[in-house]
Amino acid sequence: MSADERRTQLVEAAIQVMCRDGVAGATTRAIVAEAGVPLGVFHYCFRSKEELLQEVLETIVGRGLHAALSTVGRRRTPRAAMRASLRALWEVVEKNPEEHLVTYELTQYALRQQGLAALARRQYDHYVTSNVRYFEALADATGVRWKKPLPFVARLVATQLDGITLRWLVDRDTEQALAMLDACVDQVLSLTRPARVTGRS
Amino acid sequence: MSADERRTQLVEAAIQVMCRDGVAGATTRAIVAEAGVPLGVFHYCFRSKEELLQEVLETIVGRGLHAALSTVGRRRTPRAAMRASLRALWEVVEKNPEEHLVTYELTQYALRQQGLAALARRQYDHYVTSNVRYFEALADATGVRWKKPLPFVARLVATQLDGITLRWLVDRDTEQALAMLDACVDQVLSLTRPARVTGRS
DNA sequence: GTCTATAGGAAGATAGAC
DNA sequence: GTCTATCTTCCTATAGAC
Repeated sequence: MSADERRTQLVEAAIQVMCRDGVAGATTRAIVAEAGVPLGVFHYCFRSKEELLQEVLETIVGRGLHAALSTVGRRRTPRAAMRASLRALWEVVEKNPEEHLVTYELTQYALRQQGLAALARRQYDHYVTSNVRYFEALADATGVRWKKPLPFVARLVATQLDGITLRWLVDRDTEQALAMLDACVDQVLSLTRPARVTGRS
Repeated sequence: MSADERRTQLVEAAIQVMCRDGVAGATTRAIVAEAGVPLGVFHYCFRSKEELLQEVLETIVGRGLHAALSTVGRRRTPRAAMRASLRALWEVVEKNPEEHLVTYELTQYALRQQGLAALARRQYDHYVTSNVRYFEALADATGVRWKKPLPFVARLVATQLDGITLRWLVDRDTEQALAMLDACVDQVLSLTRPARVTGRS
């Protein structure tokens, strides 16, 4: 097995351990045990544990594990489309609560480490750009126009999703989470003008 | 010095250490060093480190360190009043970034610990009830009426503040944070009807 | 109650045989 | 490269003198 495969294997194992036991529980020993490799392997794949954690963070960011809007469904109104997108996203959240909890833990870990704060920023910017793409697609599909800069709208939604997700991780109140998602839709729609013509481009 | 004073002394020291070095850095040694007491003191004040952490969490929750609305200023319109309240709250956040970061870390710590999840829930409920009281006062002062149940409005705002704060801790973009606070005001106002009579009760 | 000294274990990292 | 055995350090917790 190549050294590079080994690295990804350990990164995946680390993520699994983190989901189960938290970031604090992801010791080098727990990680290699999860991967089924001897302890010594760790240090000829990674210079240090911090190097592994950095790669874990990059992997999670790249994977877009966190809550960000993606595909626009084929719906009539912007409201129906965005509502459906948010519901789809929310299913992902509720299916992998641990993974999302890990994301929050890693963000905070990054904020505490000198030099990793930039990674946390990249992570959060990633959500915004994803949402920008989404809203461009939504405008394209439904013809809505924006009253505010798209990056601002995207940021608003990313931030709300962040808060809603964290809240849900605490109390697991799905009903309230869905209600807040709907409120988020209303808020975004209040920042739009109706389509100039009712057709699509 | 009484045993009870010692406990609070250590709890305060723990909070200070956590602000500086994070929850992970708050070892028993670091805490007693911060408090200026010998290591042995720790274990005749607390049965274990977990017992201390629990008291730290309760202290922070009770103190309402986290973002929740409080006093209603004397303003003409609901918009001006709520905007001022949010700005006041935001000043507190920006003055103590570390303390707020600690709050997030502790929440996640609690979510990982068997039996402490209830404390995290209490913590988050606390923000909602604070906001409920605030909005009651706001209605009282300005005469606005609510289209949605007050607990829902309160929860919405608590969740948004949570997201906005976390986002700001990552990128420290004050301008964007303030813009999102304003959007939050608009959202809340869209859930109100204007006052029946323009005077106050 | 108070504090020193130390136990006992787990952590990250390495040395060195193969 | 691979893995075992070990080093060093730091942790929580306790034992026991005062």
